[in-house]
Amino acid sequence: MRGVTLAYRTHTLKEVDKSLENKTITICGWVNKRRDHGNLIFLDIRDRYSLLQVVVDPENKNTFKIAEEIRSEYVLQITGDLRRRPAGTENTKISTGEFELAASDIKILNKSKVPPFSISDEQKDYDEKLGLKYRYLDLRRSEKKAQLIKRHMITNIIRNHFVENDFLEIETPYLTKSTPEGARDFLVPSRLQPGSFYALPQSPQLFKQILMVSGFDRYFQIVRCFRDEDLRADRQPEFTQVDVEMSFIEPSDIMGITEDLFRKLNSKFEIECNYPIQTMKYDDAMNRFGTDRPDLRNPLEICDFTEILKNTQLKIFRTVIEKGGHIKGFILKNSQCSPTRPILEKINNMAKDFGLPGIAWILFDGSEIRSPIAKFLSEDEISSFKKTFDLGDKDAILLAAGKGGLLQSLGSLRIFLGNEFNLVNEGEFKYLWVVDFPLFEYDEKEKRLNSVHHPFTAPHPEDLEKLDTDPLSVRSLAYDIVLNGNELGGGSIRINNTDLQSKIFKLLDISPEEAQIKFGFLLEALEYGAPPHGGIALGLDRITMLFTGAKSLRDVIAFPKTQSGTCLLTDAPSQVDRKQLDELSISVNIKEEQLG
RNA sequence: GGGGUGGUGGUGUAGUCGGCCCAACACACCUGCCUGUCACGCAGGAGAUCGCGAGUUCGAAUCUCGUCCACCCCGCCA
Repeated sequence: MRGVTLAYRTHTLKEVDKSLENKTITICGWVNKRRDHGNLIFLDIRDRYSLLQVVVDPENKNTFKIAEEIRSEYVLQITGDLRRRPAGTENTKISTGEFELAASDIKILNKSKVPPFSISDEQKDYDEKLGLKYRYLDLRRSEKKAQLIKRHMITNIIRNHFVENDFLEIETPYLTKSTPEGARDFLVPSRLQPGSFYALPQSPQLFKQILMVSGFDRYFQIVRCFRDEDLRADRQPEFTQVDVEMSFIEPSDIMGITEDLFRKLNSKFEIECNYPIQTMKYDDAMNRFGTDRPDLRNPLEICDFTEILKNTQLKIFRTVIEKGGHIKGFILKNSQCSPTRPILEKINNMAKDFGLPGIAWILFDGSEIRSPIAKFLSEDEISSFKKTFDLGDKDAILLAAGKGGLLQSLGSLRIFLGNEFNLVNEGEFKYLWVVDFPLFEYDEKEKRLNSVHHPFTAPHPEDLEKLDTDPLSVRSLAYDIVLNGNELGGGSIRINNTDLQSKIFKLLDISPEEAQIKFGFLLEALEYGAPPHGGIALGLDRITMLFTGAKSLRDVIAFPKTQSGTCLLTDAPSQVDRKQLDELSISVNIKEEQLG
């Protein structure tokens, strides 16, 4: 079974158990810690799998002499007898804690400089800059190591899941054609075609559709994608996507196969979640939660107070209502948040950061009403509030007035309130499908329609007539999967009919010539018997982040980029030789002094 | 492009409304002692001019301006 050389070691630390007791073994690993008792030295040896305590006795003179020179992170090969530890000296914190290796021979395979930060300690906090520069040391730490191992397990489950369901893994090019829709492309200059550029794919979208035309009715790929946009904690310029496409399907097929996958992942990692996954219309998500990716663990929902306040004496509210705006906000039940005046004032201050003019609040304090707008509230209004929302003592209402953007702002406030009042159970997983997205959105700057998903997304069949009359109300056959407020992935049924595709391009103000230049190859493919098809793309990094509880994508990527897109380990990106540029017919358009 | 937080021996932090600081504490490091530790213990030692640059001041880690780096967020991005 172990088809590997035993020249260096007979066993890894994973294999240390009763079966090796009193046997002579040879192990290899790094010095996690040395404890020198003068006449007895302990070495904690670390390999990929575990830790094992090695004891060096002074009777063994040569070995003891070597052990005295040993320092942290030296790489050792140790031979000795694996024995049970003396009663009372077992260490329950490590998997090998019942045993220790009595060293008879130690060979220093390599020395190590003193590491810039501690690898063994529970020194949790250290400058992330250092960890990124010395990434190889950072990855020795148990936490980071565990995260990468978990990523591997997740990837493996995903691959098996699709393979078991008859999907074919097919690779698509990295050097491909720039498609300036959506995100900014990373460009790669062509040497053989001076002045022309490849682009790194933002996703294999067009290729996977073409594979459907080729008849590979179930395709998947675990594939790197590239987007040249600004970074965030959950956004890296290169990231891994689980790319899936199927023929002869409806949304429920792809949603089903995706749900099955997450069911497997949750079961593997023993995390409870809400099956079957609830489905919510985009409009409902926006109205109830102010976002298209609501965190359902947060119990707060946006309430509409416009009707109750339609005759309000408060001028600023009335003006907004008269202009067609709304008064919306939240009910804070004392049972879940215990709102108090200072907290309500703090919320009011925070609200401004979320683009709200401010938050008015009403606190029910016994039979009294405490509120900055108390004198504008009528008895009727107050009793309507109480009746409609079943309000009791110490409950509070948050109100905000606005028109466009009100819901999004309240969505941000909802997340803040969830954190502030600890309303979110971090250990819980709540999935959600968001469906019935609008097909288009209006681009205020460009004064034209844009695709919400991408231009190949099929319109909802019930809304086809509205394409001509009211395109903004047309829904699409797109779906997003959301977990705890994070978008894990999204997909759609694609258009497989050239006429409809042309019509969509027209609505998007993409001329036939332009469409031909950009996507001509796909459009032509669609004319050769394209089956009905659709798919989904899932963010592997984000999935791993949520399953490991990592706070940043950097924690689940072996070699990530900083927020300014650099790699502190390799110092990429960097300048290149003049000669390289010349070969590519590239001249750099920045001043010499800026080049340093 | 914008807003915010941080940068002090190798590491993590304290000091930051100017003088008590040529900077404190813990860990790591080095030396010595120690036969059952596992966050080993004890004694001793070395190590930073406070991200960088300029300015204000009798005096700057501390104030001002600029700049660099990392992180969080908006814009941007599925």
